[in-house]
Amino acid sequence: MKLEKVTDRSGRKYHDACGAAHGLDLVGERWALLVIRELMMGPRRFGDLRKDLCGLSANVLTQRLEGLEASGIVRRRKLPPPASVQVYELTDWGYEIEPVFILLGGWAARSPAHDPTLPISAVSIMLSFKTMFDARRAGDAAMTLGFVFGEDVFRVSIAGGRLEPRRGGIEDVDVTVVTQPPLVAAAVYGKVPPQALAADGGMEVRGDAGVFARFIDFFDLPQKASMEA
Amino acid sequence: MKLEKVTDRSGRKYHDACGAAHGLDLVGERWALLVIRELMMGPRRFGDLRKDLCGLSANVLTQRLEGLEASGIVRRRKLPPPASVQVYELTDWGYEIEPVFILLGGWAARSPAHDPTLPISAVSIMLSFKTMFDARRAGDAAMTLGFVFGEDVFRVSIAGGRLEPRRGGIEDVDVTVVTQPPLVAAAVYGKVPPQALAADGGMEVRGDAGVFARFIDFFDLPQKASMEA
DNA sequence: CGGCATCCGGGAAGATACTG
DNA sequence: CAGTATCTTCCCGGATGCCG
Repeated sequence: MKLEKVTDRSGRKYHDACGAAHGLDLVGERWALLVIRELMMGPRRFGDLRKDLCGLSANVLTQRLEGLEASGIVRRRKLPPPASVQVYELTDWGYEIEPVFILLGGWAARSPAHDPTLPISAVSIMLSFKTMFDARRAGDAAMTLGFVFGEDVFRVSIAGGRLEPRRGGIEDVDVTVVTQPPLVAAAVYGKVPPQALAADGGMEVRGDAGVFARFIDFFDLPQKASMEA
Repeated sequence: MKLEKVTDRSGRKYHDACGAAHGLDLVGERWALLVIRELMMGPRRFGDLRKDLCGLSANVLTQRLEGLEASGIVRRRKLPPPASVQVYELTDWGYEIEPVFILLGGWAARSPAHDPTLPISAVSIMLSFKTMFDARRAGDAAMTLGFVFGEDVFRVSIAGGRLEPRRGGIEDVDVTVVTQPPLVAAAVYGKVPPQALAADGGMEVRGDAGVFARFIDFFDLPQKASMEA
């Protein structure tokens, strides 16, 4: 005679009119914001998300996608034949959480406990460029770069003091970097010379290596917050 | 032969170099961000936090304050005699999370599921002003308002297209509103006429009521996101 | 294989009672 | 007033298995 175990999340909500509190009701559950992060550069399949979010189990991913879909942040779409696969993508409103995400990343990167040597996903690196890009240093520089992480291909364009990463389309870029995400972090934020990374066989720079070198100079090392006051 | 039960939160971290992921390690636990919210307008005592965060139990509050203190976001301070009470306050770096908070609130307020009629804390209302303030509508208007919620007294100043709420110091304001936080929400966002609220006995406007009326016009009704696309 | 349901162990959240 | 101790509930994470 047990009652059905309806997923009654109402007890876990904050019951607070504060906008931020409602934001936490929407994306405050564990993994939710990271699922959104992986969708921020375009639609992805269930398996892609599992692969990129190390430590997230399938059942929790299912729950999060259901919740985010119910909230109107994510929608599922069936690609037309012959692909005919199901993908998840952000709604227009879902994409608009990006500035929150960027600012949170910028704030947390100043944490004394932040460890930039941990593993990092391809999407994270691309989004981190938006967080850490110093438009003042870039001035009116204009360039396009390609980043190839196995199957995942990104194009980063800089123009008019703005940086914009996208998926795909790197035929016409100034330079292409073929590597793994953590090595990009080492080069851009750790200021490890790309030649050293190339010598280890972990990175290949095709095209104008000078462009990549200038690109690296557009990024500050995130400076830690002091614990005083 | 049981192992000691060290508080091993390492299993709950994301192990991700992404700045935002680390941000969630810092403030992603339940209630953490709302504790920070209540500290955003200045130091508070343990009991104050309990009172303002309805639904948060004492043990969880203790855990959050410990965690946030260990992260360098919150510090505990003993006020000098004769007060001699302990208060919690944000560190300088802790205060810098405010833009994240403001943007999250602005984004979530557009959720179809957001219910502005729920209870709201005094600090939340003050911070919501920063989220919803429309500098374009305010133009070059300059005014100061006092808000009195029982013991909690706030001063809101508008000048040069900027709005700034602070605690205390309302001797010289243009108008003072004595009421409860939800009724401010009703007046400012629900556009319920203050006279109607005053007639119910829930609000008293002391001073230039016209200033409060103009103030209300500086705020948009948050418009919902469409669920399309 | 992609997507999702089910079962289980550990641990965080929540409520209550208790202590200095 | 400021927490601590204890107990219950339930979420998270891992494993397994079903189904198209």
